[in-house]
Amino acid sequence: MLTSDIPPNQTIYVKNLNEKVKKEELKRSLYALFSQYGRILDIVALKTAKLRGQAWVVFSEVTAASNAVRQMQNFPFYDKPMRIQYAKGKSDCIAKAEGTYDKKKKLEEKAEKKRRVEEGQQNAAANGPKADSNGAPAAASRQGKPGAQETAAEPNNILFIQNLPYETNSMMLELLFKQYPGFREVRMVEAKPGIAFVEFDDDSQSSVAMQDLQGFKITSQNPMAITYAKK
DNA sequence: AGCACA
Repeated sequence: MLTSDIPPNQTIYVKNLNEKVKKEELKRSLYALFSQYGRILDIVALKTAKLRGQAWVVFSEVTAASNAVRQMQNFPFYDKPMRIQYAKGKSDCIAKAEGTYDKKKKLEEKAEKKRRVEEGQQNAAANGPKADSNGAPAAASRQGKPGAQETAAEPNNILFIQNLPYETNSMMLELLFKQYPGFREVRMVEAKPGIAFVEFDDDSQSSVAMQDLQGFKITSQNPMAITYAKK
């Protein structure tokens, strides 16, 4: 199924998340990142073998979810571009709020699922052991640190831009951002390529620019990731 | 890659 075939849902399914990030921190960061699109009712993240690297963010409105899917697509988060889709099903917290949550049905579904897994294991056993993958060591990977700056939840007249191509200079950014009312200035940190701060007169003006330029590519490799700067 | 509700 094409991911675009999944019908809109007020819950988004986020994958390709950095699995080294602790669950609580992950939830906090997701909250900070996505609350710019609307009210978040719940975030579900589990670190089980099957579910690590994924999360569900439940919005109070479908439109908020839609904007998040579009605008945060491939956002570099803990060094990995997030992949965002609509969730396939309804979140429990929504069903509960609607009064359509059925605990008995839920348990049945769980039992059913478990049964199928066991069935699969039976078949696997019957077909004899599979060729064994021989213990290759896990690839070394760098420590999962948050970006140069934590993503900020609250609106700010200053925007924090990440994932810029190395060769970006402040003049290029100025050209892009000065088309929005309230533009003040671009600041880049020489020692830290790939990031920039862009200041506007006020929060609402910075928000407009952020919405519009979110994911904008200066080169095909680099969708820019814009958040409010930390206060 | 992987769609849950600890």
